[in-house]
Amino acid sequence: MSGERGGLGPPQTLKLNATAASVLGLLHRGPMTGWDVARLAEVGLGDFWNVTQSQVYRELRNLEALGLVVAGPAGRRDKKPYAITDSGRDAFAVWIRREPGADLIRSPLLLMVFFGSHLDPAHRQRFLAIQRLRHEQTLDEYRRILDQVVHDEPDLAKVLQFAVFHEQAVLQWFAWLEHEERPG
Amino acid sequence: MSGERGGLGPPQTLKLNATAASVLGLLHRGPMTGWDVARLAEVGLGDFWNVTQSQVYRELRNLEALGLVVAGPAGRRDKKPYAITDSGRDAFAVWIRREPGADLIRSPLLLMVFFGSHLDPAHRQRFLAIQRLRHEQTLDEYRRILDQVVHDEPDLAKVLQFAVFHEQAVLQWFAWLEHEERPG
DNA sequence: CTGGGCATGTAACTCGTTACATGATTAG
DNA sequence: CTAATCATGTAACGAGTTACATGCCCAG
Repeated sequence: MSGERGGLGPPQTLKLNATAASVLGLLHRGPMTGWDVARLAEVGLGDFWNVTQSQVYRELRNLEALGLVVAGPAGRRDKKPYAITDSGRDAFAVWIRREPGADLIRSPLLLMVFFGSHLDPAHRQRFLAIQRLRHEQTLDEYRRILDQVVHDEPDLAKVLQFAVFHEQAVLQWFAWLEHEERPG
Repeated sequence: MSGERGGLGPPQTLKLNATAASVLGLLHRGPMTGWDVARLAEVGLGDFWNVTQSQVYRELRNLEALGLVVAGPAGRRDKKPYAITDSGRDAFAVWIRREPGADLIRSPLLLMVFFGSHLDPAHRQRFLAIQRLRHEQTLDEYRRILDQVVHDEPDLAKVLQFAVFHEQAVLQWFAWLEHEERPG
């Protein structure tokens, strides 16, 4: 009864959360310090799976405790390079076979629109204009990066292509909104 | 030094988080129990600003402590209707004037695609097919609801229209992906 | 050799999720 | 009357965010 997972036997069913799994995934590229993992996560997953530095460090500590990564000898400062272990690779392989869950979107902008009647039109339109501009820039940015990586990193390119379609949809919506507000 | 916010003077700059603000926003429609707020949040904000029951209850407690809502007399069971106060209205009005921040998207699907090379093609395609189907259904659903509310609830309709554009973009991406995988 | 920014990591806090408890209401 | 489901709420946990500490490196 007590000690149902007391330490003996390989933990068959350890459940990795998605953030931990991402860290493991990135470590497939070779040993890295927490800082580097965080940076890679930011550029690669960027806007579709946000991971902060602190999370990375926490997960690395957890993963080490589980034996899924090992820390190499600390270099300058505390700089510890972590490397994925074989169990780590196994755990990741198991994780990535689960069917992916539903997307989570959290949009302050849509929240604002939903409560739009509580906001005077001037404010509303100003906010919309700002956001629209921002999304236009974001779209350009995605297109630029996509061009750069399209040949070398096909998986990243797929993600970026999603980003492009998504941003286009957002802009389409802005256009539609303006058309709506017009007639009066 | 001690007690920088010790209790005297109106808390000019109390910072409402977005979830608390949503609760206040919904309470503009009239007094409601936590359950009702949660239900409204789910149908209205639904997929673009997720709010769970527990959060609602917690925020209601906080808001009451701050004097932004008041609880009426408990009815059957613990059923407590909460009503927004004048300070509540003020706080909400202040909140909704802040410029909305960036969207947060957290997509297990894109995570999977990003790590796609670690997954065998069979799995990958199966997952994509499942998700695609799901998004097709979701789009239909949004269109249906949009039709229902388009006349009575313009703000909700705007949100739903966004949902439709978004889902269309997702489907566009799926189509593009298949086209990509094809040639070999 | 010093001051500012970058690299590296930890700690504390807030928020979101999951699990649970229990009274009402309805179907059979 | 009893079982199932719905309504209502609390508690505990896990994940995400913000704030901080401190060593390294380079420009002046």
